[in-house]
Amino acid sequence: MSISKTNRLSLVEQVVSQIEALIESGEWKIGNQIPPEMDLIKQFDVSRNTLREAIRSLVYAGLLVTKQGKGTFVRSSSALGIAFQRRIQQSSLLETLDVRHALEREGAQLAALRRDQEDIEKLRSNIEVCRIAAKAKDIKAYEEADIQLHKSIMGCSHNSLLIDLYEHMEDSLHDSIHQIIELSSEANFHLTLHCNLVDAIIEQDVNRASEMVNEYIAQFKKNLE
Amino acid sequence: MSISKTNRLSLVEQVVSQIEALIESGEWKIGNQIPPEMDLIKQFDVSRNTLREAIRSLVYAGLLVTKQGKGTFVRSSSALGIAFQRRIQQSSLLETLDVRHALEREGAQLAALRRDQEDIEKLRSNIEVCRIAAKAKDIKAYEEADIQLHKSIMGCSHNSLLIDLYEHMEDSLHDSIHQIIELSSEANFHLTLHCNLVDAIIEQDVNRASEMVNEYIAQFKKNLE
DNA sequence: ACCTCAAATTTGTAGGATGATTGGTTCATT
DNA sequence: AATGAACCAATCATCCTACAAATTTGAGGT
Repeated sequence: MSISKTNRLSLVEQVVSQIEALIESGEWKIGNQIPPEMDLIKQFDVSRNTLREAIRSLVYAGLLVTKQGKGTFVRSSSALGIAFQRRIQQSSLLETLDVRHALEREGAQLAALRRDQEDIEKLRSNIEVCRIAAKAKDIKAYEEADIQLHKSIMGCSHNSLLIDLYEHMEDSLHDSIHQIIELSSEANFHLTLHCNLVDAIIEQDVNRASEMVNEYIAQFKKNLE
Repeated sequence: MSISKTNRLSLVEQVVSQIEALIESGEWKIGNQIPPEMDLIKQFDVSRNTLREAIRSLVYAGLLVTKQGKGTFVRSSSALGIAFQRRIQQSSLLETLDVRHALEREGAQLAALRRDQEDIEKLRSNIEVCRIAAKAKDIKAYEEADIQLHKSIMGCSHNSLLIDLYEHMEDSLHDSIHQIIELSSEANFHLTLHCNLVDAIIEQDVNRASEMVNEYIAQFKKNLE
């Protein structure tokens, strides 16, 4: 008896893999429309059912999105991110905040260790946008700028897994930032904290970066009560 | 024009949701066989195509597994584990370790803050099993005991999201790499570190708990080189 | 130039037919 | 009775055609 424990892949699985590869390689770019079913049937040489089962799988995983009458589009290149996002939606804000603390602190510390010149410029640019929005008291703009800043910080870690997970917490981010901003008394403190955080990262002060994140998260928790 | 941005759910999505609910509620238990396609077609009152697309989606997500000629079985109740597994297989081990550090440190600190009497007993029991395995120089048993201890520590955080993430990541990590633990050395640095960590948690010493995790992960990274 | 409505495009759903794999059953042979 | 070969039933895998629903496109008339 041959020991080929792994059965051959089904056609659907093969098609799924090929589509994953197309997305992963960037040949199918995020946001773009993919060829219609009929074209893909010819391209992959499978039946419509087989192709649709493959597409459906990737839709459920969050990589694709279909719109009846319009077409199918690439939504994301990370199935993990979507799964994470779904799990978060079932959790309380407090639980999510713990996880966010874990990721943000790690990200800030790694950022302080690994940031390069390009990162520094981006951080400075991001924090400047925050300042301007704060001065103009444009809450919506500040919210957006703050999120961009946080993403940039995580980007400095140069860890794609960490970045991926963090970016899919965005819904939770919006909630918490929105709450903070409404208390205008704390908005200034909020901005100062972030300036300090960016400084710490630029100066490669790992401990201070960590402390700034701690304070920042603690402030959120306080507001949740 | 009405502003109902969310279109109605497709039949496939409805069936997927219903199956998810059946699995989540435990009505379909993990490992068990689910009814054959024909029965489900009648139960959900949809066509074979629709049902199969739903099943396929859940197979891809890792909740179900189909075996031609035998049937379809429940594999897991969470899509996160599979998503992690796939991602970790492509991503570098160092990146995964950063994320693990983030989760473990947060978990240890929260454990120190939130552990109750029941947790303490469980930790003591876990560490005792580690000691016995170390004394017997049974590496396999020690590795297993070590994993159990770590899961117990995360359990002390009483944060189900954090626990879920950690367990899924740990499972995927564990199949891809086995830690090199030196049980032979007299000092037995690994065990000592863990004893200290448990002590810190019991004594609610947050900072020491954090430091122990740092050392533990640093050691892990060093062993990989 | 603008509006209307029909046609084309694209995904969604239905149902039938056949192939492939597995598990069990029957039945003849030893 | 034990064994093994052939057959059959259950189940998933793939392919096919047909029609429905949503959207875009374009022709034709005002």
